[in-house]
Amino acid sequence: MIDPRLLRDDPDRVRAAQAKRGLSDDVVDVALRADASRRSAIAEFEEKRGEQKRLGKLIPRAEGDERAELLARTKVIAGEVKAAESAQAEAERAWQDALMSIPNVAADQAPAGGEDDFVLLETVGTPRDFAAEGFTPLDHIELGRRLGAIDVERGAKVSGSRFYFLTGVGAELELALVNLAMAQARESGFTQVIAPSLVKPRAMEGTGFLGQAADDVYRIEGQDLYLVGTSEVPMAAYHSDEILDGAALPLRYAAFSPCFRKEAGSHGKDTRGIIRVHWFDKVEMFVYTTPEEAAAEHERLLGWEKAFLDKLELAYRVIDVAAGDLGLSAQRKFDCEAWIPTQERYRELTSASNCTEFQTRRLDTRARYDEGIGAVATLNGTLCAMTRTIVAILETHQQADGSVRVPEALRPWLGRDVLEPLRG
RNA sequence: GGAGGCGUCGCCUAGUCCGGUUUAUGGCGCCCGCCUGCUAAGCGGGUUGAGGGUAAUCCCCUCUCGCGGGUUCAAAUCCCGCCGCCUCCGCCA
Repeated sequence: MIDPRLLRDDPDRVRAAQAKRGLSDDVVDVALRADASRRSAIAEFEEKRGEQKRLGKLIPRAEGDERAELLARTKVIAGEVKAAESAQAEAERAWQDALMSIPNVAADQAPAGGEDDFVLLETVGTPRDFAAEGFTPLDHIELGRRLGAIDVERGAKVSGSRFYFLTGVGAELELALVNLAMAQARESGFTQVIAPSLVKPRAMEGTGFLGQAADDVYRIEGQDLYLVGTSEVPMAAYHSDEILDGAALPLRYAAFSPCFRKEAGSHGKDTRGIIRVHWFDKVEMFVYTTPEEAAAEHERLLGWEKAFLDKLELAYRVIDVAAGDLGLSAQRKFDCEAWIPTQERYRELTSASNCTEFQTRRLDTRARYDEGIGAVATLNGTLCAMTRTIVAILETHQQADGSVRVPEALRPWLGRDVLEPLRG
């Protein structure tokens, strides 16, 4: 939720922000009107209610005719109060709805436009030249099959398309990645968390996933529960309805959870392999900090993501995502995209978002500072999304004989230097 | 899943049976001040959060006793539903 004061004081800024995302600014006027009628409804209710309370206090001491007359008057007022109260509730709801539908105001630095209007910030490492090395790289599906690491056929048999089993070294690889990610997180001062992946509507709504992204969210039939698409959701709701100690900020969490995505609207895209799946596991960094520190923390999150990709010896680039592709909550977003050899292009592996106060305002998380109670910003960034990371590692570090070299940093966790194909 | 108990402003707690003089009691902690070689003790005051009015951190008002309804002129208090916690039983990784 955007700052209501910003909307009231500088609506043109919000209109401009809508335009930058390629959205209509009608909601701005709707919200402003709703705010005005909400405030007059509040004034009306409070006036009636005040009168009711004043007269009500006289009743216990009144007697006879005076008492009867008071009762008659307050009875009328009670009805008016009730009407005014429901009018106020309705106005409040309209105002909330309008406000909730407005996405976070994109950062000035965020490029305008849609998915293709990103700005390339940096390219790290050089994609491997397999032609120069004299062999044609295998894709992760074939590598996964030969290594006995990924079983997409049985994934489809058991769960349907876009599911998989990680087996043998595949399973070991995921666990090693989790450990490597969690070790880095711990060293960087994060608290490790295993987060629930089923959440109540409040958490989903508060993180902005029930807006335009709702089609991508699994809902448990017959229950008011959703499967999360990222542990950003439980972690943002973790401190909901709390007033944090401002001096204790930043609070940094590294949360492991499975992630579930319907992938509605991506029919035909990445149908093979495990690039795009309905479920994967992920270690996500999630930070609560002050609004003033948020931008600097965003850079730090990006730094930790890059450090992790560096450890895996992957070639990647960093992009500044355009406003129209930010999602509801983010004010700015950096994606790290790793080079996938058989696709001959960069694919998103990690993503760091600065959601400023957007989520905490929806989830009612604040902090007590020296100056008083104030807003808290949240940020999230992928440390390691298992499936795509496995794809990048297998394809990037494959060798001519079908084996895969294990990046140095991963060896202690995996207990081997090379992944060998199964015989036969 | 069954039975019972409980949910009050950071923590503990009074009030709930018998609705109104409660601006929700008191203690602890915390903050400010006084006193005091220093500290402690003592004394005085303050201390839930949100929203509205307003130029305003002054002030005034409204809401807030787990949440949501209802009864009533009036609800922490009565009624209904829900949620959470605890105890016992059942089931179970």
